[in-house]
Order: sequence, then C-alpha cells, then structure tokens
Amino acid sequence: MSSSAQKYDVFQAIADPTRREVLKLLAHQELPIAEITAHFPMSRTAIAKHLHILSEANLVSGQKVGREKRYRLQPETFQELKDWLSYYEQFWNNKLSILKHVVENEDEDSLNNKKTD
Amino acid sequence: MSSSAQKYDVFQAIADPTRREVLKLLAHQELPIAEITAHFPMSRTAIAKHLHILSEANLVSGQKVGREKRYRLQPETFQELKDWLSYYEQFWNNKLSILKHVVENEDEDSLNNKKTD
DNA sequence: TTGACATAACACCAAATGGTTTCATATAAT
DNA sequence: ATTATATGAAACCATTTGGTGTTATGTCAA
Repeated sequence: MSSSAQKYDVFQAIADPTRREVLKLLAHQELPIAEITAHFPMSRTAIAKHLHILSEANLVSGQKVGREKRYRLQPETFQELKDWLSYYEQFWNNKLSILKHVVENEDEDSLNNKKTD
Repeated sequence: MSSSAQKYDVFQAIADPTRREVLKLLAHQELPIAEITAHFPMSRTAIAKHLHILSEANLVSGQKVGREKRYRLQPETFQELKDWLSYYEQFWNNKLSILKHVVENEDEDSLNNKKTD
C-alpha cells in the first residue's frame, strides 16, 4: 500500500520545465527545499509544491533531518518512463521493422531498411 | 526552418493520457482524424486539438489525402525523450557510478567497477 | 524561554488546459 | 450543381496549474 490514487503521474511530473530542472539538481546531491529554491527565480512555496508533485510521482523522496527536509532523486521510477518509451523504440530503430510488417499486415511501404545510427 | 518557437514540447505532449492513447493508436497504422476520434469518448474537435499538439511536438505528422488528413507516428522524436532519460539512467543502474564519484567528489562509496551490458 | 530558521498549510489569483458548440471551407459523390 | 463528408477555425467555458503572500508549526541555538 504505497500508492493510493495519486493525482500526478510520472508523465505529468516531468511536463514542467521547472520540475525537470529540480530533477537535474537532485541528480547530483540531495538538497533541502531552501537550497533548491536558491536556484530558481520563484518563491520557496512554489518549489515546495513542485517537490510535492515530484514526490507524488515517486521521482523524488524527502527525508526529514532535524528541521530540514532533504529531497533526493528516486531514480528507479524513471524505469516507468523507459518502459513506456521502449514500446515506441521499435518504430524508430527498425530492429523490429519486420515484425511491424507482420503485425500490421496491411501497409504497403516499400521495404526500405534505413539503419539510422 | 522547421521549428519556430513551438508552444508544446515533447514532455508536455505526452503528459496527457488521451494523447498517449492517440500515440498508441498511431503506432500501428496511420489514421484520419475521424477514425481516431471513434476510439475516444469526446468530440472530433477535441481530438483534432490533441493531434495539433502532438504534431507541434513532432511526435506525429499529418498528410492530407483527398479530404482526409492522415496522421502517422513520427518515431524519431521519441529519441529526444530517450536522450533525456539516459542522463538519469546512470543513477539507477550503476553503469556510471564511478563518474558519479568524480563529479560529486564527496561521497565515500566503495569504488566498485561494474560494467553492465 | 525566547528568538531565529525551515518547512507546512492556507487562501487567493491569473493564465493555461481540455473540453464544448457553431460556423466555414474543401473535396467527393450523385 | 447539389449534397454529403472531413476537416479547420473560432468563440466560449469550467477546471487545473503554477505562481503569490500570509500564517502556523516544529526545531535548533542562546
């Protein structure tokens, strides 16, 4: 019982540029809200909200240390995204272009095998 | 001169569940708006807007065929996402835990050299 | 205990988002 | 030429989002 009808999922969480910046920051080290805020041109409250959203999406987690709350990256969650992406990966590198043909069994693309880097 | 200050980027485009469903649909075959709409409990106009957003993010492209406009997946763009993700990948599999060491220069993890893959 | 600091919790607001309906335009079919 | 079909575009609306400021609570230091 870790997730109960969360309002924000990973996709929404990373949609905001500020939140992506926060993730980048936390990639290198864990930080308290105040320090994170120092990197942005907005209020601490705003950043706290972003952190809350990131936290709800399990992209970060916060540990209370004294009167601080230190946030850190929760990198495992990125796997969700990777999994989602991997479904589409087959379509842009044509590793599975043959499979695609078989599955669709209906498109008349010329079988041009273009191996893009 | 392909992209001029686009309003929607890839991250925003995939943030919406409906748009992700549209992508999934188009993964298998290219489709005109009307047919796409048939899969959703909302108006054609709404879907058209979603397609416009996906198109602006270059995740799909539309070709006009007669009076139809057929939309198809533009899978190359997913690479953007993959690139973004790959930055964080290093943190959840420790492929680059050594690099992390160097960059941070502050944590005292044992130097375990684990070359995955 | 008192004061300073770090965060949490509200109430509030403007703008963006995701949907609607209606009207216009282009193409196909009869 | 007329009608039906497929889309485009506009005006409109409710809700969500991303920000603000203020007040409350908990913790550390004197």
